[in-house]
Amino acid sequence: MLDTKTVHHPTSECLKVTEVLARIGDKWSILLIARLGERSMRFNELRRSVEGVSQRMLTLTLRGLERDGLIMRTVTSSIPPRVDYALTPLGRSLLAPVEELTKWALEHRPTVEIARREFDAKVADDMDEPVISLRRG
Amino acid sequence: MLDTKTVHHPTSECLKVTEVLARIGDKWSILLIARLGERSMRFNELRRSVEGVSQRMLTLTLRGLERDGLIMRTVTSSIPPRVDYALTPLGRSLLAPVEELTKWALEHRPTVEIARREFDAKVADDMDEPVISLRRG
DNA sequence: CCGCATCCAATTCGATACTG
DNA sequence: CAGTATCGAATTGGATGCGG
Repeated sequence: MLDTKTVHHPTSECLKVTEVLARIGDKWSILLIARLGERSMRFNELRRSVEGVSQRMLTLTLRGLERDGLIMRTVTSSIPPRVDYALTPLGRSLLAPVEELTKWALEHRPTVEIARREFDAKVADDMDEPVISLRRG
Repeated sequence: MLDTKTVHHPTSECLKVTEVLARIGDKWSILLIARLGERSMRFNELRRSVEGVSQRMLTLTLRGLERDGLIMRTVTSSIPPRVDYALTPLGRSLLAPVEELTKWALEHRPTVEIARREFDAKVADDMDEPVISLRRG
């Protein structure tokens, strides 16, 4: 019998996770998914709601999410034209795991902040030390 | 009373998640965390186990994870030198939410694949259609 | 209103060479 | 063994202008 206590994830599995993270790990995807998790929105509405996103990146990110079946794009050919974006069931199913990550982030961020500052302080400190250090080889 | 059924995540919260994702959402972090979740490892051992990672990126990624307090670096000044990397408790606490995401990835990846192919086929299809389309303005 | 195309700056990353 | 340093290629992202 093999040890089944610790879950071993072969590289092949991790690569799939990596791929998912590559999709949602960019600067805007999570923001958009979160917003669309509340309600479907139009392009510029979404743009105003996210703040800081350029038109280009909004378009690109939405295309990517649409391509992976996470969001749905509905065009209404009126004048002016109207385009609505909404989460698909697949996209909605992603909300749960993302929520877990959100909780982790909110809970542990202060700790990360501290670790970061300590690390930076330590690095800066090491810079001060003289290069020659040890007598006796 | 406000509607408390749907969880609203203000942008400020999402930005924190985004920050976490920026840390673990790169090409190698998850792979490394997964490997170190099994057992602590030395630099080149880690390098061989991950496959495809360059020395440069391994160093950079490990530094980043160390800076955020997710992994611990232990130097043994022997000849040849020995450096071990291991998850910190904080890093280990990240294993659970990542596991959720892993499950999602493994479960829904086929669906994503299909969506992707359909999308690409559809886009290629639209390219074929004539540009002039509607009479009557 | 929605979004694509182009140009350009900044960042990222692999390859390579060198150090303690 | 475990890195650092440097360089060029590739990717990314903002700004701007045009088109349906």
